[in-house]
Amino acid sequence: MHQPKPRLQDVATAAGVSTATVSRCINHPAQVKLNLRERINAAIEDLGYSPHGAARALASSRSHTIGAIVPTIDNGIFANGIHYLQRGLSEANYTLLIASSNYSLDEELHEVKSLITRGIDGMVLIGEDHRPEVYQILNLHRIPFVNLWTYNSQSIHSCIGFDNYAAGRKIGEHLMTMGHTQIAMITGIQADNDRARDRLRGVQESLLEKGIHLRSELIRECRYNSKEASDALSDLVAAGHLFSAVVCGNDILALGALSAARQLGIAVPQALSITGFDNLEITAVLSPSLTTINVPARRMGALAATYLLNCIENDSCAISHMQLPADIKVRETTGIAPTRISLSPNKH
Amino acid sequence: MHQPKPRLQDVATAAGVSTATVSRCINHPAQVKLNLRERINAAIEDLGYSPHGAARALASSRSHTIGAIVPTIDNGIFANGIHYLQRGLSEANYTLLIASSNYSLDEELHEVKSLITRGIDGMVLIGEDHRPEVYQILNLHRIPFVNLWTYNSQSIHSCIGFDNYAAGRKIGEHLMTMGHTQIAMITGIQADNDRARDRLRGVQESLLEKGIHLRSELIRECRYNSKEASDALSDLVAAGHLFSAVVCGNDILALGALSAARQLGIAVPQALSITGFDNLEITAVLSPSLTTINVPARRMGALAATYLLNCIENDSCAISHMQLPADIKVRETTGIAPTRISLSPNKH
DNA sequence: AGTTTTTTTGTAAGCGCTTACAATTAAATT
DNA sequence: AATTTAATTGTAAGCGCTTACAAAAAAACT
Repeated sequence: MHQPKPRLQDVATAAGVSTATVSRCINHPAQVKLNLRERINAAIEDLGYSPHGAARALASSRSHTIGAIVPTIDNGIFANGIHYLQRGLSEANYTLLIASSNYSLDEELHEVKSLITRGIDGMVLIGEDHRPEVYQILNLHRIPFVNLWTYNSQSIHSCIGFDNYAAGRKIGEHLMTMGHTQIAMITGIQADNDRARDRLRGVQESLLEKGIHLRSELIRECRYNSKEASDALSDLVAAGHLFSAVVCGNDILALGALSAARQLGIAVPQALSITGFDNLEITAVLSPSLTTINVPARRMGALAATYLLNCIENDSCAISHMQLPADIKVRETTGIAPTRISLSPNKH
Repeated sequence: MHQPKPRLQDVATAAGVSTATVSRCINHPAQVKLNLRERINAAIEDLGYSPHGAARALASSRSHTIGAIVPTIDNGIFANGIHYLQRGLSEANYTLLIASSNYSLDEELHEVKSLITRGIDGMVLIGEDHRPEVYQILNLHRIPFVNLWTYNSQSIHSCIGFDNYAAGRKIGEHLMTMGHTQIAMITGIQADNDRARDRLRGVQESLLEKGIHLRSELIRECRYNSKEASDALSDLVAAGHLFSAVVCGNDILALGALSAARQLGIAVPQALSITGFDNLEITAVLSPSLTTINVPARRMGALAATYLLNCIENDSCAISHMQLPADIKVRETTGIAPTRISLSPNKH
């Protein structure tokens, strides 16, 4: 009834050739004559043969698998980039192994080890902050990798991303243009996260250049979920701080802030301007729609696939730094700063 | 400089035992004596040994890898479930291979083949509609699998999900309670998608029981992205149809409808009620916040991990049907039906 | 102390494939 | 036609691990 899975040998026998020829026919078709090729392909079709990945990987030391570790796949932020990465790989007959680190560098290290054990041919990481062991192991195993979501022309590692610092500046400048001088910030955890730090620094420095100081009491650090951001804003207001704009480290945080503002009866943007970061699809549909930074997620994903495949196929892994644009999308959550700041519930 | 990766043999030599013992020490520690075990573990630590996944998979015919194919990872809908699936697997030292099908059953079949070639030990699919070959191949290779996001107690396949039909009914009933009788629907592509069909049928039948007929001119089918849904609603309005509520096949579509309503100057929910499906995190933060169905994504993901691991470890794959609750979250996009339907731009 | 039983370790045969190398055949050259 | 060169195919040795089986050691019995 249930015949065992056909192996290469079965195909070879059926086609009347050696296993080597069948293997070549599959991996380097140009090397085998047309008539044989046809016979072999027919046999493959006939038997419903499909190669055994592990055996292949063992013999060739190529798994045709790429690993990716993202902070979270819980929401759309990285999902989009991953999606395009996967498409690029899929076209080249590679598959994607995904793991998430929950924004923890230690979990990330653990996942790196795990993926390497699985025998990945290449690797995608998010950001430039990683445990030193991560870089060590990757180099030891000669595994090409690339850091996404970050751009640093000075880095000794490859990256495909955008300038988080510059994007932060764009936010700061936009807010100043609108007349804001009292600005709060809800950022993701800074430690272990170069992107979060760069964004914050961008905002701070752009403001400082115009003599505006981002007071540390107005900077709140929290994990990347709406709830914490919502609480952070409520806190800030409850503490009696006065500010007319709050810069959020990403869209999820901005969503939380928006929610808190609504609950507190604070009019956005009349009384309070809010900015996000990422340009999640829904931010355009929100009401008020969110002013945010448009992150080139798709292109990063697609380019990462191209880069890695190139490294692997040519066995030449020149490090490369690719910078993509990340522009500000000015929408409805930012407006002219009010003449008098008031964060008590009121109608405008 | 760069010494080659240590192999099992190296560990064995270092510890002064045979490779078999080292292998046992790793896979069945109970079988090897304590003092040896300690010596071996020290050697492993020392050499920085980590097993070679492919070799392991080849020798044991277990890859410790689970495959998942979702319609899309482009947004948060499935990402959430996947996230928890991954966590569950990770704890048991399994990894997740992810692919997406773009809501195409043929692409799905292709990915199934590809994943099987990689040698997965188990598989997660979304919905119950799959090409017959998918089920054939899976059975042929004796690969345990489970359908998520769907619940059908009659199915010959395992599933962990919720009753899409019943959820559809809940939406219909809620709308009727609010007095709506003229209802439009923007659904995902029905073909190849049991969930979309069940949801639609649920809405239709609940209405019909109260004598309300969902007219076919008011049903629009489109792909699952906001843009198409937005166009669909604009179309419906432009065609002069009168309706006081529009049921959307998922939250992404609802977001699109909401966006179109805003652009057309239609007040939600005063002039038009809108419902979604999925309860994406952001839908609660929208303004107006979205009435939707709370889908048990996390639990489905976590349970899928448990189920599959159990099948694999015990080599006993009893099919099982798990039903989880999916309740309606009534929020701000649904309200009392207007006494007189008017979908021309106006203020309320 | 000698047996029998149980536990622990070693030996060695693959798992299904790729690929260096040798052998063969075909094409190109004289 | 004979020789050289290139293209094609076959042979067989692993890739790094697991595991059935045999052997040895330890424990539990007479």
